Amino acid sequence: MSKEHKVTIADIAREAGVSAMTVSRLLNGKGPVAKETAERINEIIERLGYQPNFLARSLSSKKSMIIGVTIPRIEHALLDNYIAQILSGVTNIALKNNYRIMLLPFNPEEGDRNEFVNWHRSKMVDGLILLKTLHRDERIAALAEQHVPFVLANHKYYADGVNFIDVNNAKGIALAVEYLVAKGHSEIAFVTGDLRETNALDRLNGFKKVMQKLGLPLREDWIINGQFNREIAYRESAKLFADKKRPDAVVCSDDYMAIGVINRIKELGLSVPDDVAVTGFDDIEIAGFLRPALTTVRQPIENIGRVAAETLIKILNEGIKKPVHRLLNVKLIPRESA
Amino acid sequence: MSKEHKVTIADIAREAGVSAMTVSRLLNGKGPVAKETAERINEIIERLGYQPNFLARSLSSKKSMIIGVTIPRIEHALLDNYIAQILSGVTNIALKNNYRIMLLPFNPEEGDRNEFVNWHRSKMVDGLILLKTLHRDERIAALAEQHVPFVLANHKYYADGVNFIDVNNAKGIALAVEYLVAKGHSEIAFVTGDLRETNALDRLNGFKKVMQKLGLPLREDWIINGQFNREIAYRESAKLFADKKRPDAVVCSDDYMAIGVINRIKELGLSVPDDVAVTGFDDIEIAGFLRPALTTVRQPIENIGRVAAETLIKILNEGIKKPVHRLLNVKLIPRESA
DNA sequence: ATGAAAGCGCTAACAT
DNA sequence: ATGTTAGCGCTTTCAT
Repeated sequence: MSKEHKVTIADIAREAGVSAMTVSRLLNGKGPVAKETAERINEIIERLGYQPNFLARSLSSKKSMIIGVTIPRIEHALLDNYIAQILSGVTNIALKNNYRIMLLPFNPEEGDRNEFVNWHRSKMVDGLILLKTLHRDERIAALAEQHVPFVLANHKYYADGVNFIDVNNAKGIALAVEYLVAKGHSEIAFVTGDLRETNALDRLNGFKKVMQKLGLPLREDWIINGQFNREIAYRESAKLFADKKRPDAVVCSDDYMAIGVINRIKELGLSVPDDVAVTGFDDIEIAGFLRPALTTVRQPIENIGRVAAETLIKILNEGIKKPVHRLLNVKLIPRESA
Repeated sequence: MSKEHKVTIADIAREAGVSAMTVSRLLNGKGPVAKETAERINEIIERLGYQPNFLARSLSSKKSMIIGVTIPRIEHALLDNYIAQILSGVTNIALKNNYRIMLLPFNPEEGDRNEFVNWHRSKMVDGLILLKTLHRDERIAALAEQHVPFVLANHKYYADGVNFIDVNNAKGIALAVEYLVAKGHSEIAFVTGDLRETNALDRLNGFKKVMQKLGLPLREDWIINGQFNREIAYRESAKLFADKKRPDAVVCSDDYMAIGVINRIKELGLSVPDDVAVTGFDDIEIAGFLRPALTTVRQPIENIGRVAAETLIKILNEGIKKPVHRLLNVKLIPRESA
């Protein structure tokens, strides 16, 4: 904690009258070091304020102890509560296991087939957690082919060498619809997310399936695309109320869109939930504090991040065994909006 | 894009019949390379799918091209819209300048004096952007002493070798109070943030000052501490309405706390803004969509991140000149809550 | 315009 | 319990 400039392992070794290896062993807890030697070295490390060079260590050991997390390269990606929560879960687990997180912005719509692989090839990261990737992204296939350790978060993708953590989306939507039906609703509209994401697709398919199962009418013009975007949902939902005959309930594929739809309904002078009931999906942090408080399907978003990180770290430590495909559970949270 | 395993610069050089240096020059655009040689090398790089080893490059060149961003080590740090927005701004600028972002979780309350310095000493990062640090953190002083390139975001700290980007907090609060007064309010309460953060302090002092300037009564029991936390603000604000004599307006030090206060007021059967007007600070993404929509002081949060990143990168490229102390502007956004 | 030599600071592998 | 050797893959510096 004194010397102004770079103290290396060699300096410590010289000062302690041992070889660099002994210092290295002590530092990494690998191999035996005599207690007295250890104490002497530790004292010197402390005194000189030695800090191991992470780059040299990683280059030599071939492990960077960094996990890369993809985030969509849009202005406000991190403002998305959903992305932030997953990131939060990933960060917590990574930290506990001595990994650091590197943010890797990417364009979900396009990119070189080897873009993801190259992050690993360049030794920048030991493994990857992929967020917000779209259905059939070739970059994911490339990762699997090249045996790069990676885990998809919230992206269902059954294939060799692909690990994913997701939730049971279809069940979540079924819970919402069944709840509405129990409350006496039958004219139910649906707002989809970005259908290039598998969970948006799963929710839509889940909706169709449960409606059929319950023998309820499925009107194509009552299925609108909200792109997982509050403002788009606000805009598009106008269509649902243009006719005299309007739905008495709207199931939304996420909470932000539910907020947009609710604002639209209020603006039309209708009441939520009396005239139209609205459900969301996610249970974002603010959901319970909105007025009306949002009835929604809670998915354990942060936990998806945690499990994804745990899975990746396990793969990093023990190698890839059989692919991990995990679906976490969802739960209906009844509040005021439905 | 074919070979399964690590292609190095030596492989490319051999294949092209040149030395590694020529390949390196081409890769980094430093020094001259004959056009024909360049084409040949490029073709081989493409064919073999060569990807430079970031660790080796950084070790050798002594630059990691990574910017570290501190985030508080709490479960939900990233869910904080404010942190997320700054991070978003930082990420955008970093990306444009070929820097990557590493997340560095830390405990704002305590830590080794050299904790921040060591991230730099270990060569993990070229420079730091500090978020959510508390007033008088010794780790910041250590950074300045050791000449580590760093910038504080939203933390006012006038000292040698300390750069910061912040907003004019006192002015923001003055705008809110003056607006309320113009609307006929005079019984004004205040909710502070975490007073260990300089911007919470600045807002509180700004409040006291403007109240005095306007000749309004300053009641100590109408200044409550909400810790920048919605639930705490909700809980603590009960005190404001316990007496018969209650404030007719509440100025809050951030939007989350304003949400908490509004919910409290509604719960007491009072109306916002008719019985009690409420203002926030920040203008978080959801502010305009709340009901009542939040009247608040907008600070250019994402821009703070951008400017902080630009400043840091400039320091990284050109060395540290005189300290950068920038205060960005704020603006009142009148909506429904006041 | 290109190359050779010498590291950057560390650890793996193999001694002793 | 400790040391020696040989890299990891690149760039810097100095030649040619």
